[in-house]
Amino acid sequence: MSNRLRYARLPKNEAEAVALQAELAGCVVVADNGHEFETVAGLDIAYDKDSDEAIATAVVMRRRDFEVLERSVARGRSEFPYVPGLLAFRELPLLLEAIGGLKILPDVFVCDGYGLTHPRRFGLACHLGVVLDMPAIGVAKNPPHLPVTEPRSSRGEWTAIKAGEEVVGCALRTRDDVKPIYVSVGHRCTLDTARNLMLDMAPEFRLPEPIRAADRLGRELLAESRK
DNA sequence: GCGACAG
DNA sequence: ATCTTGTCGC
Repeated sequence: MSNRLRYARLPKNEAEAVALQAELAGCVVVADNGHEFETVAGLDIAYDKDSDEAIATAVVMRRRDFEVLERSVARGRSEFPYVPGLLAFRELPLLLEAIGGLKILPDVFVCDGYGLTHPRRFGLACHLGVVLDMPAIGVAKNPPHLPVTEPRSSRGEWTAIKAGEEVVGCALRTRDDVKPIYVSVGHRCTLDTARNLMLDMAPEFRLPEPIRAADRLGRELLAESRK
């Protein structure tokens, strides 16, 4: 795992970051072996308002019953600012650290943010997946600036999001009458697999359980360390 | 034509 | 991401 962590290059400026995305975007694989994802890791980063501390969390969960198998945490600070389109450079280093602390390697990672639903088709989930060469899915809470047709109001309804002729993700309704989530392929899976998995893992709330678990853990630790 | 884009 | 009270609904 440690050699893979070293693979995450840190660009010095935005131009370098964009060039790196363009270079790595060609590595994304949109294919999988069907429904064999049995363990899923949710990833997230929580930031402290004033102290610039950040906490990355990785929660490995069984797909079947959502039982948490392992949790890992990494604390640090993000050097890279938040720039739309370059989120990965801000969050990836700390996420990789948290993942490096896992003993159980999950079958797939779920990221907070875009995969192929990205201006250059290389969002956080793609970056993570390609760097680790592992399946990854992107789940965003906000839509991209692309024409998105609102899915019908009942759970399970979805609409494809296209950039030109290319399908780069979907809007997926996980709860009746609640705004959809935006699912896209990160690496080594298909959009159908990603969409079905995320719907299955969000039986009760808008966001899939792995994301909720990672989110909650980060918040708890942040509140705890702030006392 | 330009800018808007996750967290 | 983060700042926050009440409020509506099951």
